Parts: sequence; structure tokens; C-alpha cells
Amino acid sequence: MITIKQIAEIAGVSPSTVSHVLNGRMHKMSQETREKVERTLRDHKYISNMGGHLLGNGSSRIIGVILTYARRSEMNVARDSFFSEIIGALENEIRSNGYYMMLYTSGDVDEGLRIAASWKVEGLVVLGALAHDCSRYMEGTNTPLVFIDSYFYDDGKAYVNIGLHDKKGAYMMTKYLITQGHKRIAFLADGNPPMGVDCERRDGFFAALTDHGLPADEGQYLYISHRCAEREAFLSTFLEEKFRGFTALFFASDFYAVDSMNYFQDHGLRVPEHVSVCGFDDSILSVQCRPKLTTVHQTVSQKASYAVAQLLRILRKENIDPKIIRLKVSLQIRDSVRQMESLNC
Amino acid sequence: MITIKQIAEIAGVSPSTVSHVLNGRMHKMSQETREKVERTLRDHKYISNMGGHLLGNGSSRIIGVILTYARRSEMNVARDSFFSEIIGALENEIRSNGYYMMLYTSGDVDEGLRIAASWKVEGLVVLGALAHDCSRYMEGTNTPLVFIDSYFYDDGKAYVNIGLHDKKGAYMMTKYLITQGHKRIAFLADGNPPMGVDCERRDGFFAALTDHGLPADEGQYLYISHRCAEREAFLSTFLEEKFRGFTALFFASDFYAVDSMNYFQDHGLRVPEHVSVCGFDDSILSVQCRPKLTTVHQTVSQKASYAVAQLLRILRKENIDPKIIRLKVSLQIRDSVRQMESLNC
DNA sequence: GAGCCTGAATGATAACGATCAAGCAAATCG
DNA sequence: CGATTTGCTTGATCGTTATCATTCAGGCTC
Repeated sequence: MITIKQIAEIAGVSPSTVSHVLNGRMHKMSQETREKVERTLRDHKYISNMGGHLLGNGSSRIIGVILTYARRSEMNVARDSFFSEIIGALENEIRSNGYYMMLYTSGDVDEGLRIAASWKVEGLVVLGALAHDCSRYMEGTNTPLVFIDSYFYDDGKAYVNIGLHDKKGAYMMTKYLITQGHKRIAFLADGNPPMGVDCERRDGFFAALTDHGLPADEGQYLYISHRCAEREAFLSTFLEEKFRGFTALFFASDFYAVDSMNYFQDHGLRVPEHVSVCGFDDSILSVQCRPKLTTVHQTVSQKASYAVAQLLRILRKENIDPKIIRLKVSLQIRDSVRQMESLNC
Repeated sequence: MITIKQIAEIAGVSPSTVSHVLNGRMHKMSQETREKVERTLRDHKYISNMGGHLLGNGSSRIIGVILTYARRSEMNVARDSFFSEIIGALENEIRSNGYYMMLYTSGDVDEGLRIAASWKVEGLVVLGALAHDCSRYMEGTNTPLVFIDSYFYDDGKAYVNIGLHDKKGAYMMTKYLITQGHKRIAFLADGNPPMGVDCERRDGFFAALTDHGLPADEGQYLYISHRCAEREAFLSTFLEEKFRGFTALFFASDFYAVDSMNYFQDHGLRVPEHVSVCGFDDSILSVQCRPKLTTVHQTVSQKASYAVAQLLRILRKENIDPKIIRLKVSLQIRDSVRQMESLNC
């Protein structure tokens, strides 16, 4: 493995000149010398040693990605396509900006941050449930953090966040359900109370109900467990109760929507004839199920590129405003919602 | 950020003593000194600087993961649950063995290997289509490589590989189809000719046909494109041709099986009444579709742990035999294969 | 008991590869 | 001719590890 020193010797210059060329620090340097050095670097296939680089100026060019969905055990969220899509997109974004990606997946934020410190990671993208913990731990450091889909409410600090217009999305979907003639609509999420994005989505749901003159009471928020057995028990009684009179079920995420839709259909009911179902995310699942799921579309890769872009902006000391970016969502209408006859009355 | 030198000063020892404590070297040392240093390290929350470490002894403790599925463009393989599951499992395995994971996803193996060299990555796990390229590029280096699901045939070298008993799995499934009374069975994969695991699976398919006295001809291998439009065109004519007389379709992967099953059902046919379908992988999709898919089960996380285990064994200079590990598969019988009446004749 | 040896515990020092501030010639300018 | 600019080099530095040296206590030998 050839080093800067060797390159320097071969090219007949000093190591620092080589370093200057490498770092594009063209601070007064003859065309001739530069080209000579560049040629030598190329000819000898110089590959930088990041250890030396890191020690030399303290910058690692590593961006860490901390993923903490894992906590929602049982359901093995890792199998979710959102995870893979965002990881892939993040890596692409990071690499194409000349950075390296170190991945950390675990419930132990503490360890993740220790690793980040060890490697002098320049910035972190944090996804998932433990974001709150993260912000607490990071108070000592000045490593910039960008969160994806983690909303912090009542604490004064403004964290950089990339999310969706979750509330608006849920509002749009609810409004759509209403225009289709639905009057008794339920919102189902797997938090009790809901957390993170689900909160926003629920708020949008209730806001739409209220705005359209429909009664909005607590009973319309239903908790759907992430544990299979509990979920099934719930769906079973829910079925017996004839959906408690709800004609449309708005799930906070596609996964649960599809899972439930399958359950209903396995038990002799038909979607959307007997009950309308819709989701949120527009994951690939929503076109792989039948009926195809009406859902709220988001562009996952966009989250990744915005997150990395914001991080780089912070690293370049550019000012970042607004700190909270919300990406567009749109209705993706498919086949799982029925138009109520009562519409014509 | 506190350094070894500072710790040494505080503890009243030399930096090298601290280093010795940190590395748990059997460098003789009094219990007393060791404890004193350990206490100081803990009290001051010492976090190692991997830059210095890397430069000091050349070991980064980084394991790189190169993922090259991305090439199969259009279909956006990143959305596949296999990707996420294996990445998650790999990270877990790597971290819990005291290593760090650097991820690289792209079609450009060259760049990936350059990054690996730059960071003095200690080992690489390579997944996907470009494995072959990788092996070629790596001839100069001695960074150990472990491949997942990449079989190399006619080149003499023995690469370390973690895979499945793909052939056996396909054999078992085919045999199952035969025992269910199917005589005209097709095998569908997205390579022409098939590549990697699909080759093995096809071989298993044909072997089973032959072993059970059924005719096995080339016409039974069907190419199914990874491009949506082409795939749909194929399925459309395939339908018109009444499946060319095939009563069972064995897809090389769940994704295509489910996709096709949906297509058939969308066009008025029923699975398994009109045609039986089965897949390979037992991805989460196979229980999210209807009918639930009969498929060959694999335990994805096992691949990850074996891959990392083999890599660590190489790093510890232990001998690794066999170089090619194949993990168990099993039949996962669900609802997409029908028993033929002709069985009773 | 002086001299010598041994081995255990610890320290001094030189890498490792790159960066960067400061410095120094040579060329150019006013 | 002194001052400035240009073009490149010197040398210190980053945090850690490895190698070897040193110290010192204690036992052995004669």
C-alpha cells in the first residue's frame, strides 16, 4: 500500500505538496507540479489511508446511521421494506457526497453514540423510536444529528428533522373517506398513546372529522398491538362487534392495514364491500395485497436525500432553516375503499 | 475527548501501561496498577480514538458489507425484505463481536474495494450479483472475503461462501409438487440463463423431475423478466396459452410468485384451482398474500451469523473447513398448491 | 555478604500516515 | 534594492501501539 511519502519521493516533491494536491488546496502551486503529482498518484494507484487522515485533521468523513426500530421486537421490523429502502437511499446519498456510512442497529443508543465518538463520526442520521434518548445523550457532544420521522414536542430545542406532512396526509385521507360517504371512521395505530408520526397522523384524522362536522371522540382511536397474538385477539372481537359500526378503518401504516384486511377476508368478510380499509406509507405491500390498498403516498428516498443534505449543510456551517422539513404526501387511491350508497340520499 | 496520555497522567502511569490495560494483553502487570488504570478509564469515560488505533497497529475492526443487488434496476430490489433482514442481521452479528459495520451499496465494485482499502477494512461480506467481479478485483489484496449466495463454478479457487441447500430445496419442492399429482411443472426465474442461486434451484428442479420419471426438457425453464412491463406481457400471453399445459409453476423467488399469482387472480383465474404456484425464500410476503404461498423456507439471519462467524475465523487465522457452507431449508406448505384429482387414477 | 542472574512490572521511544501552520528560498514587483 | 508574492518544504502534531529498555526486588552462587 503506497503512502503519501512514497508518492512524494517518486514525484520528487515533499509529502505536504502531495497532501495539498490531494486536498485540492491549490493555494499557489504550479500547474506543472500539480500535474506531475496527480500523474504519480494515478500511476501508482494511491489509496488514502483514512487512519492517517483521521488522526491528521480529525475528520473521518463518516456519517453514522442509527436505527432503532429494532425495539418493536416480535414483529421483526427489519423485514419492513421501509427499512431497506431508506438504508439503501441513505447509503447512496452519503457515498455520492464523498462520505462513508457506518451503520448501527440496536436498542442501545448509548453504545451507538460511543461508537460514533470513537470514530469521530461527523454526523448522525437517527431513525426510529429512540430518537428522544438520542437527543438526551447528545447534549455533551457537538456532533450534528438529523432525525427522520421523529417529532419532538414540548422541549424547547429545535432538532433538525425530516418528516412528512403527516398531519396533512391523514387529513386528506380522512377527507377522502368522508367524501366517499363514510361517517363512522376509526383510526388505528400501534401506540397507546400513539407516538411519533402516528400522533401527527391521528391529529390530522381528528382535525378532518371536526372540520367536516363529524363527531370526533376518543373511541375512534383504536389501539392495534404490534404483537401478532394480541392483534389477532383484537381483530377477532372487533369482527364480532361488527366493527363497532365503523364503515372505514384508517390504519396508521400499511403493514397493519394489510394484515387486518387479510384477517377480515380470511374470516369471510370482503373489503371494501363490508368494510373499507386504508393505510399510510404506500409501501410495496400496498400493491401486493388484494384489494390493492388505498393509502397515503410518501417518497422514502426523498427523506434520505433531504436528511443527508441537511447534515452536509450543517457540516459546511451553512445555516439551515427551516430546521423541520416536511415532505409532500399525496393520496394513492386504489381499491380498498368503497363509496357508500348513502352518498346519494 | 480524553486521551490515553491524559489517562496515564491522571493514573500516574505511562501511556503504554494504559494501552496494555486496554488491550488486555498478557503483558504482566500488577493487579493494583491494572485496577487503578481501569478505574481512571471508567471515571473519565475514556473513549478510544479509532484513528489513532488504526494508525497505531493497522487494524480498523471494520467489517465492510458490499451489496450489489442494486443493479437489477427498475424493480428497486432495495424494497425487498431480504435486503433489510440480512443487513440488520449482519450489523447485529458484526457489532456483537466487537466490530464495526461499514455499508456500501452500488454497482461499482471498484469503488467499494477502494473504500475498503482506505479504511483498512478487515474483512468483507459480499452479497449479490457482482460477487464475481469482486473476486477478480480482490486478487491483489489479502482482505478476506465471504460471499453470501454466490456460487462460483469453474474457477479453481475456493471462495468462502454461505448459501443454502438451494438445489435440495428446489428438489424437495418439486418432489412435493409431483406427489401432489402434478406432471407438467414449470420453473420460472429472472435470468436467461439463470444466475447464482437460481441456477442451483433450477438444477434441483430438473433433478427431481428426472428422478421421478418425468420428462425434463428445456421448455420447462421459463424466463420471467425483472421489468414490470415485460413481465406483464409475458404473463398475459402465458395466460392466453392456458399456461402451456403446466399445472404448477415453481418460481425461483417469492417476489415473482406473488406478483404472478396476483396477476392471474386479477384476470379471473384462481390459485390454486386453476394453476398451482409456489415460491422460494419464505419471505414475509408469502404470508401476506392470498392464498398464502407454499414456498421453501430459509432462515435469513442464519446466513448473516454464519458469514460473520466465518470471517472472524479467518481473521483469527483459524482454519475454515468447509469453505462452502450450505444452510438447511425446509418446505413451508401453505395454500397455493392444489392436489390434482388425477392422483387417484 | 558481595556479585550475579532472573523475571516481573513498567517506561521511553519510535513508528504509523496524513495534515497544516510556519518558514524559506526564488521570482517578481514597485 | 527592499518588499511582496509565489511555490514548495520543514517539522510538529494527532492518539495509539509495538518494541525494546530499564528498574528493581529477590534469590542464587561462591
